[in-house]
Amino acid sequence: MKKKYSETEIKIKTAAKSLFLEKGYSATTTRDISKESEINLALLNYYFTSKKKLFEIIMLETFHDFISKMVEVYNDEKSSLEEKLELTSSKYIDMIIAEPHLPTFVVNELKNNPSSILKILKGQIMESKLIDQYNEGVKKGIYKKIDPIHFVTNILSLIVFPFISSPIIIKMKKFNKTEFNEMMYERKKLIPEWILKMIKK
Amino acid sequence: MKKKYSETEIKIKTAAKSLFLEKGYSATTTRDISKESEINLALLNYYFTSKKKLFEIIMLETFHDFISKMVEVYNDEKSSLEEKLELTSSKYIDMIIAEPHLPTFVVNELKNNPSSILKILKGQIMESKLIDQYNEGVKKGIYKKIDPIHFVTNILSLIVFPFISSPIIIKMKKFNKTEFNEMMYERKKLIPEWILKMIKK
DNA sequence: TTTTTTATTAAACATTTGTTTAATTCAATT
DNA sequence: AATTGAATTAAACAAATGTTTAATAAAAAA
Repeated sequence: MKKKYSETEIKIKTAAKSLFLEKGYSATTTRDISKESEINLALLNYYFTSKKKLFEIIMLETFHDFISKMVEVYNDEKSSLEEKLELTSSKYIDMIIAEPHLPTFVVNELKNNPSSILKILKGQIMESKLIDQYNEGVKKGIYKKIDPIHFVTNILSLIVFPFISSPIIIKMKKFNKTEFNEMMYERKKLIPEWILKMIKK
Repeated sequence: MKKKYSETEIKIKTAAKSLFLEKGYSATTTRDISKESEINLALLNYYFTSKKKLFEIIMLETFHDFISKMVEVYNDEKSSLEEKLELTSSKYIDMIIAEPHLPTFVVNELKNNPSSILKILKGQIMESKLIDQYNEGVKKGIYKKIDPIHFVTNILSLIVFPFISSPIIIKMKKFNKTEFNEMMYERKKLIPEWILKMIKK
């Protein structure tokens, strides 16, 4: 299933991903990509047929990485609910600090292209081990009985949204980027604690 | 300061706002706007000089609406912290349900144009009555001592992010749009409760 | 009414953009 | 060494796009 790409194809893909993430699909031109990757303009169409096709490949790969990281943790058999929260929080914050444009990119393409992207999402999240563990806690009477969709939504919200609104936060607190990242590192610990408080009776 | 717009100018602005919100700046063409507003193409430049200028006007107005609604509640002298949470939650959820493209639009333009937008944001949030009330609670020993930036970030996150990720939620839960909105109505009550649990000792 | 200013229009203009063509270089195979 | 196929290039093409022009219609002022 996985295709192996030639050196030139990788150069194109790398440059294109960087530009698409930063500026979005429409604002990125094929000439931008050819310049950034230092390949001839015609090679883009030679290897990837069209800008749209190239974009689709990159979008699917990126979204897949984004989701699978979550699914992996959520379905781990060994770890407790608490540990899953800590791992998710820590892994995602690191991931986004390494690639700060990721959230807005995903968000945008979700809006423009939901059907093609969302094929990747099956029942992997709402039928995960994490949800089982949550429902167990409800049965035991230690967690409040609320639709678990709120639970998973809250986790993602508290992790991802601060990145999306980082320009506002930076302005309000007169932060620089390093200080903002430190704030996010702080949240690695805080978010799991908060989530537990929210669900506990 | 406030300019009064002619009928044609309003037609242009209305159509342009709708399109910019839905498709973003780059993906919206001046011909799209002229068609949607049923005005001649040249009138766009006649009244607004350029697509960029028109966009800037709309962006500033939109962002101002978005922020001022929050600032207003946060600085109310009469209401308690709890009441402020309830009002914010309720007002924002209604606002975004009425204009679902608002969050992604703001988020995108924040990324592309932070300086010009953020002039609107002075100290109005971090020096608000809400923050005073929060700090009082800390002094009294009923709230945990954490940088209040986490507090305001969490409020916005829990309210806004679910809208941004609505395609994922809709897919995961096999929701239709009405059911999604019902979920958000549910959150009007839940979010203030959650936030209080998060800050309480 | 006549004149002047403003609003509106169709057409044109200059760039930009995605894509293709046809020629050339490079590498592998015979 | 000769041949074949793939990779790369510069140039061209057609369509789209933001903006301007020049002419006309409508409204306001004289």
